[in-house]
Amino acid sequence: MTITVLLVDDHPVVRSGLRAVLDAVDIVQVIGESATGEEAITLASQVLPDVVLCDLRLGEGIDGIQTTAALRALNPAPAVLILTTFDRDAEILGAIEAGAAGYLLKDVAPEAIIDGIQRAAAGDTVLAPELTARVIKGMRSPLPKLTDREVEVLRLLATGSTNKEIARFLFVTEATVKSHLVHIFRKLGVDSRSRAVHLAQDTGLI
Amino acid sequence: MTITVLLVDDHPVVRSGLRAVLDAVDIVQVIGESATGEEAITLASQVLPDVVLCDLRLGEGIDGIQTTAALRALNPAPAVLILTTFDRDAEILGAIEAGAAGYLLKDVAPEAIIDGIQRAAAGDTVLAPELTARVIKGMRSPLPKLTDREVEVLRLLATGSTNKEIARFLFVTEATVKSHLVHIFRKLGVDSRSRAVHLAQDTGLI
DNA sequence: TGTCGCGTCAGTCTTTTGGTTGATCTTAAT
DNA sequence: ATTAAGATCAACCAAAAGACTGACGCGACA
Repeated sequence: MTITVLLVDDHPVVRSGLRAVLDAVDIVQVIGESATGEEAITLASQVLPDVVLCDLRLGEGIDGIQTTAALRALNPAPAVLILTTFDRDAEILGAIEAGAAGYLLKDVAPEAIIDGIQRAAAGDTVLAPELTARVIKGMRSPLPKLTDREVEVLRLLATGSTNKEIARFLFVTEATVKSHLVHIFRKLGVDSRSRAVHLAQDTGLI
Repeated sequence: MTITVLLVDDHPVVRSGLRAVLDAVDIVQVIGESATGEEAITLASQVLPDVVLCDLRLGEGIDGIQTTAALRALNPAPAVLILTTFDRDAEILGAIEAGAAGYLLKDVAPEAIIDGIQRAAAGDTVLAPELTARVIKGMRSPLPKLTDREVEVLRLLATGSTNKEIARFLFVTEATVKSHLVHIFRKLGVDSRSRAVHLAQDTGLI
């Protein structure tokens, strides 16, 4: 019984590579490729793959997390295995929450990918060893949720804007910006704009 | 007359993909693969490829720029074509300075890669259209060179450290740190630590 | 009908940051 | 031998940032 797989990655080269790797074994069969999340969703609803191998970053359109969520809403829902280069906490957790069966880093050996696909098809959770510790840590100390406004301020902060500039940009007073900052700092457990930005970038919060 | 190519990328999947893409045409022949820069240099000196297709980021060891420089020092020197996912100014310029024949983004079509290899083998310069404007801009307004010490301070700055912390870490007084910062700000044309960090990250300076 | 979170704002106070000027010392280049 | 550049430090000043306290309106939710 072969496992049918749909490949989703915006890089043609990576798709070719995955296809080459997967075509080399009998147990999996690649039944489709797509370059975007949107395309993947429509294609998956037609070809009904057992497993979708999906990049986390998909260029222009929707990202891997949104794609995962949409794929998991299909019936029958494919197992979604996220493939990515980087290991940002927030994104990992986001994909798991969206229903992904697990995660693989792109720099793993071909065998690990095959193995991951089999485990995902069997309904197991697949986590790259390098990531497991991080995921667990992320579970233990989840980043406090920032409000929309706070994230907005944080983003501006990350561009190096001063409070005055942020205030002008958001059409509020500097006092309001400072107020948001106090809340952001408290939630993130830091005491300066620089550290807030560093932490936010480090954890994939922005 | 076929063009011999050596692939350098730390991701097995990408190497497989490139190989699949290149094996599909007669004009190029892949005569080797390596996962690290060090390996690529020794391998290239043995198999003497016409073109080396090299990722900019190579995991643990030396990066694509250092690899390029070493490869160009060989005799006969292969043309080095840099393949990368991201488009950071400083790195692009660094690779060009190190003697790379040009740049390709990983999300291009297979044909563009084939084409790039042929042009590189012919001695042409190959720049992904998306990057040309950036490279020219980088040429026009080159980032002023920071001293080693200044880069060191900038890196600490990027972690969100205060002047006091940086001073402690570098075993100097806060006055010295401030002095370095003034120089950094002047060279980068900014007026705050946050903006300096943002610019540095944006341009790939750190 | 409270009350709770969110976004908005004000005032005060301390700390940090950034600008300026100038100085010493070392090392490298000319 | 002189110069130039880099790293180090000092003292002063103004601007920005951050800590604290308190307040108001609004919508959601129970």
